[in-house]
Amino acid sequence: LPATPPRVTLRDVARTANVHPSLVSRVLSQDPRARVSAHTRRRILSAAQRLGYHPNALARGLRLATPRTLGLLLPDLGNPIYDQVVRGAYAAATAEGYVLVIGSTYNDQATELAFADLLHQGRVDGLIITSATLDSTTVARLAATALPVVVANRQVEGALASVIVDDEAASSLATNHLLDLGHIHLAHIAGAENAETSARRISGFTTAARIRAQSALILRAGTRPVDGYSAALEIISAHPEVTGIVCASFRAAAGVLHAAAVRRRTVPDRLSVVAIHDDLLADHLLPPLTTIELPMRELGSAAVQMLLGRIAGNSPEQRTVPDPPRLHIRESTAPPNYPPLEHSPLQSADRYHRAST
Amino acid sequence: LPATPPRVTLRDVARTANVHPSLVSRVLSQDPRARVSAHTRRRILSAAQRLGYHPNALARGLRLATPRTLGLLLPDLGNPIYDQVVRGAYAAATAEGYVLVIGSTYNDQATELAFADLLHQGRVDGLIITSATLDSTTVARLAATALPVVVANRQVEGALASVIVDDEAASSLATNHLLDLGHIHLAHIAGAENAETSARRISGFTTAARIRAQSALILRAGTRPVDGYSAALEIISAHPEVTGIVCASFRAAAGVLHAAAVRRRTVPDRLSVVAIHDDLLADHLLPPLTTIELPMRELGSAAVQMLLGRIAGNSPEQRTVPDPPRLHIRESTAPPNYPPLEHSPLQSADRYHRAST
DNA sequence: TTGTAAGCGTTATCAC
DNA sequence: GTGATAACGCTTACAA
Repeated sequence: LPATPPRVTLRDVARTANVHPSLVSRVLSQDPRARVSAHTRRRILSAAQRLGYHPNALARGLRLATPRTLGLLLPDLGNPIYDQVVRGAYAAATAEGYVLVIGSTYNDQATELAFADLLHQGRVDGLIITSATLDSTTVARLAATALPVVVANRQVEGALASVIVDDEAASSLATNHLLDLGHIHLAHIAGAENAETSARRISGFTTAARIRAQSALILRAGTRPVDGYSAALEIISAHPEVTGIVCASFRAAAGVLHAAAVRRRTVPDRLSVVAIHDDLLADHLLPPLTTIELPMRELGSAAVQMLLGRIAGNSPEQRTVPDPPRLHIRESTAPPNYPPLEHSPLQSADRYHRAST
Repeated sequence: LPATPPRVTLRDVARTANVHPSLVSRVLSQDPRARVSAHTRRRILSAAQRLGYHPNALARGLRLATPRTLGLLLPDLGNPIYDQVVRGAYAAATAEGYVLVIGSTYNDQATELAFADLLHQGRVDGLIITSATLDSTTVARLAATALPVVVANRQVEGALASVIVDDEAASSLATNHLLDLGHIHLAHIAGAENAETSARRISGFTTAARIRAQSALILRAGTRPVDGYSAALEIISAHPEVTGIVCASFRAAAGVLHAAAVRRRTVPDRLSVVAIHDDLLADHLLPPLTTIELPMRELGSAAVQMLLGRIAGNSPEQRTVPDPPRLHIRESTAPPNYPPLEHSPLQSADRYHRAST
């Protein structure tokens, strides 16, 4: 017993409709130059319908020398921001008649290379690599192959196409928000060492802080909640003068709020926190978290556009998604030491209440 | 200028090595029955290496009538639990020499059907559909096709293979945890109406509550943080006697903690909360959230195993991943009304501190 | 308007 | 040991 029922092919349809396979192909692939009588066209379409015909993508891809498929490589699926990237990429790819397949690389070099094989094997027409931690030799090797590859979320000099969001502006926006509130001693909890986004966010923080802040501390931490937790504990202990924290990631920011609670630094009265990247959870943390929303969906669609351009033969370019970062003010940021002495969490709970009804 | 460099084919390698293409194929695909002289073998291998030959997956898939690829369809990538499923599935697929491609369907019927085409088009050997909200007509239609499909996270009667985790046991475990602490008025915040996991979790809650609880309330909410928030507000208002909540999802539970803070129902002193599904954030919510961890990684690998079985011709079966749910006790659960009168949030913060150092 | 034939890159089967 | 041939399912000049 075959597990899979025998495939219905073009020939089956042709036989049923009493025509030659090539005619079926022309009708079904909607060849505009095909002059086919209404009668045969109907016969063919109904035969295809009746038999449940589906063109074989492998055969078609082989013949046309393009599978009409794009690959999107994500570092991990545990970070909800990639959902947005996928949605944007999916919409753009589908609109152009491409199938989008997703792979998860776990920031693992071997896995990343395994996925590069998808390209060599002709399974996909091109690849979008969304890896903030892709090492530079791999990048160089990819650039050398001149394959249609777009690196998203990482700026690459030279021969490789890349597209990023304006992390620097996002970080500056966050920092200026704190400065506008009157904070003068700031800290930045940055992401992983090897992530290029970290560098750009550090740069945005530094640029904004240099002008108006009296002190600006930078901690290399990571993006897990526990990384934010540890970093915040350290800031609170070693740098009590800091009243405003710009956190490079949403998930780390939850750890910051936790650390603040443990150390009784009421947020926002005695410590303000703003995170880069928005999330549905932001409204429901304690207190609801002020965030910077980045155009991740647009990053996804822009990456697809660029990739299709590369496939069409355009030369590689470096782009930044034009949509600006957006500040969502919630309740984790306020002027420093406000209210001056009253800072019971209950009062803070009061504020959530007012805001939510 | 062609964007893609011309493909290196088997014939190119053969020409370079001065042998016939079929020989190259036998050598490179490691045909055990091939008797090839060490000399030619070396020539072939070095030619392939030098030219940077990669077999064309489309041609091979066409010839072998199998692309050796599995598809994994996820409802959305915004929920970190799917990361675990993907890891499990990826490891299992890779171990068997299959490529795993992921698609995100957004619980959208049209998109789901579009992905089913991957199968019809011969792009994949089989499909794992991880959709809690797949409607029953679609399920029936899939079952009718007898295609190699495994439904994960949804139990299906009849002709379709399916694999689930023990949601019912997870929910009972959560409920019994609250009952053991002495709670007698319980509520369950369930997921979406049409999600099958919701039904199983409700069942586990009901089963456990029936034996020892005095009242057991069930609210159909959803899995977004805001769903948990609204549901919890309602419970606190309309059912103040409830002291323990079993929340069907991690993200909704964050909303529950928020609602409790807004309404000054200190957690865990005056309200206990336990969520199904663990997450790195659980340690850093306020207070850290007691959770039930489900074997999602194993769900992914089991789904792949079953799918490969189906492809090999096994008849469809319904399985439950054997690994039991695990309770992670953190600080959102405690005996009811404990301590009896003292329930300031600051004291609660104290507890975090002790626990974290 | 429809049919013919060749070929995309592989591999299985046979012959030498 | 190695080479020749055919076929997987589809598309597309070109011929009829």
